[in-house]
Amino acid sequence: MSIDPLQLRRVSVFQNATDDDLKLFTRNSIERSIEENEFFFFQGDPAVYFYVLISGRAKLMQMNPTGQQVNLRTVNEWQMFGALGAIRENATYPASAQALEHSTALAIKSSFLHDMMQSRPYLSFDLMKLMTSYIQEMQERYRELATEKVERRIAHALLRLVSQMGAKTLEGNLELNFTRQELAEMSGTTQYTVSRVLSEWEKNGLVEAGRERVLIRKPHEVVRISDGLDP
Amino acid sequence: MSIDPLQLRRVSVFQNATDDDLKLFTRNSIERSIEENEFFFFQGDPAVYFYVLISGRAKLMQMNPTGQQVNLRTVNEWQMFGALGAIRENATYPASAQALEHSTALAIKSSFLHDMMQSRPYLSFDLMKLMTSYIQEMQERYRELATEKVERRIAHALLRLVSQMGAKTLEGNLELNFTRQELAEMSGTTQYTVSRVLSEWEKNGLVEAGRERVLIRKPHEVVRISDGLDP
DNA sequence: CGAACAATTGATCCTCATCAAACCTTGTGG
DNA sequence: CCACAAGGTTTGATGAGGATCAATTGTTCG
Repeated sequence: MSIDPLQLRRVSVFQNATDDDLKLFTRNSIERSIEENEFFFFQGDPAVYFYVLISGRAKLMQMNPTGQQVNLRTVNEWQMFGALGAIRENATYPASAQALEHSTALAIKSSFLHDMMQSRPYLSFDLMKLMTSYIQEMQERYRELATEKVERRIAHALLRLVSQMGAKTLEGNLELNFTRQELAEMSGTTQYTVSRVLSEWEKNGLVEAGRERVLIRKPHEVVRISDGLDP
Repeated sequence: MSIDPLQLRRVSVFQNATDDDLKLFTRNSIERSIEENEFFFFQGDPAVYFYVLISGRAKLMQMNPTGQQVNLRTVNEWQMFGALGAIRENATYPASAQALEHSTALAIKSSFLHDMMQSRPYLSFDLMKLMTSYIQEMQERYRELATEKVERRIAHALLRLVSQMGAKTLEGNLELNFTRQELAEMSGTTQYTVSRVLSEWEKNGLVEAGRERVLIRKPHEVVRISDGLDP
């Protein structure tokens, strides 16, 4: 049960690849299947492989010495992760990657990507575009954390998730499946505060909240909050 | 009064460039001189040029809608800035660049770098390395802001500055020239808190603080604080 | 049904931001 | 060369915003 190489073109970094290149990548990859809560790799491990998520969902996170953790990014299907290690040789992963549900991914040798990029400008280019968007997102989140209050940050985190996952249900409602804890890690706060804020929003009909579930009823209002227009 | 092209090799992205390529870049550049507190460019401007700082010092910053600002990075001589706009076409600068003192920089058309990268893998590669380090630094600072207390963040900000600027005085002391306000912007706090923390450190002989000046007397102790071993 | 896990809610405490006022330092012009 | 202005710094007083702790209630699933 292996992957159709052409599927790989859904990965943003491979969007301009030739069919032959896609086959090359596939041939140089192995499939890894990971159970919920298990790790693809840990922060500090030598970055021998980078990954393309085929199914499931994962999160990239960093922890500080005391074990507190922050969520850097949620990885969805056909997204790449762990690729920063492919740039410098002998690098280590700057973050850990944990499966949020049973997931499978293609593992490709970092050195292989490295070699391919030498002769294929389009690859470097598309990877740079991806890196640019990471930098910009991190800069934005950093500014947010430094200057904005929790409620706005939580609102923004929800909106970011919606745009990254595009998870729509009927009637234009937007549903997300995360625990309060996970949302807290994404907005730099605690599960308690997230819970309080969501309760408040629910009281005002903005969202519907359940176990590992937030349904956004009035997206426009959430945008208003995230833009700070609502106080 | 123009620049010796070979000097350009001090820029990390140009470290592997051929002499001819350096000349090409120089020939396609113009020199811009900027007074203290003036701007090279503003967040949101079309990113037509990227810059290499020749002399002086600048800071990259973002502001939120209410005018509060965060400092993303301090730019020193022979560092590149504003280069993210060279990746995507028709991009805008994601941050503003302000001169901290009278500064001159080489302005090079983003599109020129873009074109050069098509045929010179080393260029893409070195730029990717630089971008990787930005991503990692931002991730680290984000985690810090999300999980660590001010004192540690300030300590870490000082250490980061030292390592970026390598400003040593006699006797192995380390001197930095920033206002409390600037240090605050770099560590996500206020000038008042920075002042209080520095006063406390001074009382314990860790640093010597003056107007727009911090001299680190016991670097090792500052490291201890930034590692959270001290409380 | 019961165990495990997620969410809620109240009570409390603590870190910092904020505001205000005074104090230093540096450079300038009379 | 002094006086003054401008900008940087310090310090105290106050309070808000959340973190933390603890206890309870919900939800899911074997």
